[in-house]
Amino acid sequence: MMTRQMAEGAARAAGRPRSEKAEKSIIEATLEMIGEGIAVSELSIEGIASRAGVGKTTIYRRWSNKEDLVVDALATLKPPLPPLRGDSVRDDLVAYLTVIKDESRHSRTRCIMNIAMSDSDRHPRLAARFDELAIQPRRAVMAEVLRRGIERGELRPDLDVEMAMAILSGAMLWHTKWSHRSTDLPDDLAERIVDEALRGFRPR
Amino acid sequence: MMTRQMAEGAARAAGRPRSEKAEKSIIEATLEMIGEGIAVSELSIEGIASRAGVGKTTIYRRWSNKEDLVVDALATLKPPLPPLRGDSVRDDLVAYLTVIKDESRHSRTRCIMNIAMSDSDRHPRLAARFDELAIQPRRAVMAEVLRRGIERGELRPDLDVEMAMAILSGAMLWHTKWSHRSTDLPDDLAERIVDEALRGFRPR
DNA sequence: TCGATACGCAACCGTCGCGTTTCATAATGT
DNA sequence: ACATTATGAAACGCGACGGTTGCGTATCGA
Repeated sequence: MMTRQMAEGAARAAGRPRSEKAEKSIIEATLEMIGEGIAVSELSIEGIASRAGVGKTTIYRRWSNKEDLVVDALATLKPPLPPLRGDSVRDDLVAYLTVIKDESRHSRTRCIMNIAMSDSDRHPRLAARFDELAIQPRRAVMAEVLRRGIERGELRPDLDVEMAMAILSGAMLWHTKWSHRSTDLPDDLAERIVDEALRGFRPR
Repeated sequence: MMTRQMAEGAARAAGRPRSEKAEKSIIEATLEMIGEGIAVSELSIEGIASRAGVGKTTIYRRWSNKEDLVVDALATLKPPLPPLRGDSVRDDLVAYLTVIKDESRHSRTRCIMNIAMSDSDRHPRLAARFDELAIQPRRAVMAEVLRRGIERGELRPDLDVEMAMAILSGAMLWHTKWSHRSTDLPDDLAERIVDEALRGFRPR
């Protein structure tokens, strides 16, 4: 990865070892603050150190700047992908979008999304990392579901998989982003999106 | 509006009047900086004053804080709505989404979108203003197009207009947000989105 | 002409964060 | 024990910024 400061697995083994606990609390504090809606540019090393209960020195010994720290923090996120092995494309898609919807209720997820979408221009490394960790795996899962549906004959053979993904994910994104003005998302939102979209995806 | 400092239309009429030009350059400088990707929290009054070629005093005389200034700056944006009087729902929707797509190439629009989407939690007044100025009018136009299509029989009578808008706008949002990784959007993107979506919107 | 107000500019103080250094202390290998 | 390295705390100089004040000038109505 090369974002960390030296002393990764290397030889040196003299003196007091670095505290694993300190490292954990630093990362956790960073994620917490991001999850509270603090933008990357507003994150302060001092604030992180204070919340993590460590000295600034301990942070600077590991990361040379804020972005490196945030990149490593994001790297610890392993977004759990929903297991989808339903009996139909519809079930899989509903399950998938339901996970997305539920996640959007957690502020941590929402704020991380914000960072991914807004700070992407200013922090390309960060955006790339997020894309690699969170976006691509999910794209792959969804594409697989759709491709399976085509093979099974549930979906049109000429369906544009990329466009279908854009429609499904986009519709959910639209709701989580815009209609999240005070009001909660309806319970059956995933079903409604999928049913409306599938109408055009199925064979004639 | 009440965000401005006194002396709006009120009686007082002694002494040198406030410079309209200064006001313009302040607002313009603010919009420029926002358009360059500077987040609201990163905007500095000093930076705005410097770019606008005015003294800080001139800003503080008009707005008591940063958010008030940004709110007024956003208020000057009158996003030109595309004239849609096409002969079909498809034409209208393609025209509409094409405008959205083209706008997403201008950094000012993209950055303003970022602010609307990310800073909405932290600056509710700002988000509300943006919603009122940019989102709602466009929602209304699109809803009208779809409703007209239903009346004409081009679309299913039972079509969920809100959901249809989410699918169409969401698909475009998805592309402008995620696939804008270095690569440009295809010229026929609007057509492809509309054609794919309409497949499920038309009467059986 | 005169009073009032606005202007740009510069200086000011207080705050905050950065990145560094120093310090006494804690934890490890030999 | 001893050398070595890490730790949290505190303080440092530095620069950016907020918000205020004063200065000399410009522009208005009366």
